[in-house]
Order: sequence, then C-alpha cells, then structure tokens
Amino acid sequence: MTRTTPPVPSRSDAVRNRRLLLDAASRAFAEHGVEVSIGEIAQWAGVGKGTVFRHFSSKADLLAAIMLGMLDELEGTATALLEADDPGGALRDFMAAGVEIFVRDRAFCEVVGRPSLQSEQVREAIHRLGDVAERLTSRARDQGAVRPDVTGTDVVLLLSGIQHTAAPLLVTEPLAWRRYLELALDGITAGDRRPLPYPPPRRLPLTSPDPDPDRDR
Amino acid sequence: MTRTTPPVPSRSDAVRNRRLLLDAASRAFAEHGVEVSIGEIAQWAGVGKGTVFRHFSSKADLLAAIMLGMLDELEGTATALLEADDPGGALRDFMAAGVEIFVRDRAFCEVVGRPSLQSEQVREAIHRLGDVAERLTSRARDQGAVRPDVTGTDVVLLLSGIQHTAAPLLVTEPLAWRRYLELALDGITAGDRRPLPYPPPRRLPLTSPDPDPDRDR
DNA sequence: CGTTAATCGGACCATGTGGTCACCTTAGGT
DNA sequence: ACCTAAGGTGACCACATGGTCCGATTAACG
Repeated sequence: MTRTTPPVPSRSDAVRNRRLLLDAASRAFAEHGVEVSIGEIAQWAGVGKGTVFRHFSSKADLLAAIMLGMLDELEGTATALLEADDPGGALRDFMAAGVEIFVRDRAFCEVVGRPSLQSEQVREAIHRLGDVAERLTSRARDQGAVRPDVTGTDVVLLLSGIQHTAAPLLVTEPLAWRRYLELALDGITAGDRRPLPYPPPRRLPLTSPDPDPDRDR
Repeated sequence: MTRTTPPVPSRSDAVRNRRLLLDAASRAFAEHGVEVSIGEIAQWAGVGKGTVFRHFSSKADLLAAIMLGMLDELEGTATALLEADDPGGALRDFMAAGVEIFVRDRAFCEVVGRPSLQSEQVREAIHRLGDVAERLTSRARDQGAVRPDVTGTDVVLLLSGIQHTAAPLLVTEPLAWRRYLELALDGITAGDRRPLPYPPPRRLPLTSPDPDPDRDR
C-alpha cells in the first residue's frame, strides 16, 4: 500500500522547495525521460533526496503530478478550440499543439505510450482529452474538412505517431514534425478514397487496457 | 575497451547453446524490449548466465546480433521488391513488411528510435535499408503513384510512426496498424496538394547523429 | 579409453536505484 | 526571545543488473 502524497504545504520554505522540485523534475523528465533518477532531480533542484519523498510519496507520484499538468493544459487548449470559427483549422491547431508537447517532452511520450506508467488519474486525463478530441474531430467532419471514416481516437493516436516519425530528425531538424503533421493532415482530409480498414475502437482502451508486457518480470 | 565477440564456436554443445540463446533472446527482446535482463534470457534459454557472456561479449552485442538479422531480412525483402512490376504496390508491400516488424518487436522499435542503442554495424544496416527504400520510393514516384515531394527517408521514418500510432491498440486490435498504414499511404499518394514544408534530409542522420540525451548521466 | 582444451555455470563483485529514517534546522506564532 | 512542530537531509537499506572468474564438466580426437 503506497503512502498517499502530502497536500501542498504551508511553510514558506516548503512551498519554495516544492516549486523548485516540480520545475527541476519537469525539465529532467522532458529531457531525459522517465528514467532519470530521483537523486539527479534532487540535485538539479538543489535539495536533498529525502526532500523529494517528503513532497511526493514515490517517483511515480512525482511523474504523475507533472504529466497531469501537461494533459490538463492540452485539454484546455483543445476545449478553447471548440469555440473556433473554422473547425478544420481548429483541428489542425489542436494537433499541432499536441505534437509539440510530445516533441518537447520525452517522458510524456513514454507515459502515453506505455500504460504501465500511467496512474489512474493520468488515464482519466487522457480519456478526457480523447473526448474533447472526438468533439473537435466531429465538427471538422461535419464541415467536410475531414474524411467521414476518421474519428477522434484516430486523431489522438496520430499525435504520438507523428512525433515518432520525426523523432530521429529531432537533433538535426527540430521542426521536421511539421512536415509529418502536414502529411497526416493530407491523409485524413476528405476526398474520394476507399474507406479505411479496421475501424478503430470508439475510445482509447484506457481504463484497464493492458496485460502489460512488463508485469511478468 | 570491450572485448570482441567470439566467432561461431565449433563444439556441438556450444553451437546448440548459441542457437538456444539467440532464440530466447529474440523472443525476450521482441516481447519485453531491450530492458530484459541477461539473467532472464539465460533462464529462458536454459543455460547459465556465464554462458551468455561466453557467446556474446556484452548485452549490447547480443542485441546487435539480433537486430542485424532483422534489418538484413527486411533489406532482402525490399531488394526483392525492386524487381516487382507494380512500383506503387511494391512500396506498399515494403511498408507493410516494415511496420509488421516494428509491431512484432519491441526492442526493434527502441533500437531504431534511440541512436544510443545502435552499434556501428546496426547504423550501417539502417543506412543500407534507407538506400533501398530510396530506390523503391523513387520508382513509385516516377510512376506517379506517390507525390513528388516524398522521399525514401520519409517512407522509412513513417514505418516507425505508423507502428507508434497503433501501439496503444496492440492488445485490443493487433491489426490496427493496417488502418494507419492506409492513412499514411493516402497521405503520400499523388494528388493536387500544397508541397510539404520542411524538406527532409536526403538521408537519415545515422552516421553520428546525436548528442545523445543519455550521455550526460 | 584417456587426455585436453573448449565450454559451462553460478557464486561473486561493483554499481546504481527507489525508498526510509533518525536526527538536525528553521519558520513562524506567541 | 523562545518553543515547537513542520521541514530538510544524507547515511543507509534492499534489491536488481551487467559483467567476471574459476572450478567442474564434457565433447571430440587419437
């Protein structure tokens, strides 16, 4: 049974350290992925290792806090775009925002791509994001900007796919993802094409998705 | 200085164990990714841990041996497809074969996606694969099956992207990748579209590509 | 057979990790 | 100024992993 994470503290030094920790961890996870050690994060933040565990009950907990923040932010962007005049453009903007987060944050890619790293809350956040994406997509579909057999689930899945397509070029061409975003957009644009095979599930299989391939280790 | 890997042995038991080891490692890497421990692989193969290091000087070496095998096989398929009558179909077949390998093998995805895991030989093999893909693509382009601004590099990169798009569905819909392969194909098919932004490098940046984000740990 | 060199295997080592804890420091109310 | 509880910390623990090594085993040849 994992101890639960303490609430946001009140003492000034604690508040400050929590902030430092969150910032350091964000950068560390973004740059090096989920594998960075707690020790390094503590060092980056300029605090002792023990302090990390005073603020977050486990490494997974710290990671979840940060991932939740990013997911919520993206959901906010998506929700705002629901009000846009041009549904096609809104969908494109959402996808651009999404891919950009993936590109910027290595841990984000890893967490989204491996359910065993997702806390319940993270799963719920991804699910909510999927719902908004669905509405965004359906608007674009109704307007005729997107082919009829493409769903919001497709769109969300494509985010990760696009980033991984461009990943090997990250160092030499940090903006190459735009090229592949365009390619994907050309793929989902309406036109006379054979319908896609293998219809995707209505929603991401996120609630209890995986006989995780790591469990038996 | 790493000790170099011994040549294929001659004694019957050694040959057998080497085979057993290669098989076990293939399956282990495919299913669990590069993180499986040598100990587990040895157990799966039914040999002692020491035996692993007698046959392969390091874990990286064992991994490289297996990855090389897969890359060579894919290159063979691609080369054979160069002779096909229908260039467009050949390209599609190549992509299908490629994505299928990615889908089947977790370690393959990881190695291709993280240059720090690639040995010199693996990098060369990937490079050779890129060359064949380039020729495959250029044939399809000349025939008008593929838009003029798509290169072989794009095609290779898309392989990984497609697999990652479908990854979250692997358990529920193991064949979902076909849907996203089709989507990608629709994206690279000729048609009147604005040219893609951010032209890709002529070749994959594989020779010495990355200030690897793990090196400073 | 008997010899011998190749092979096997598991105890062993160095290293790195997440997480704990008992002790010291300090913020902040009085 | 003082008291106290919240907060900070780094030595410490348990555990896992890649890799080494040397005594025991065995294939293969004469």
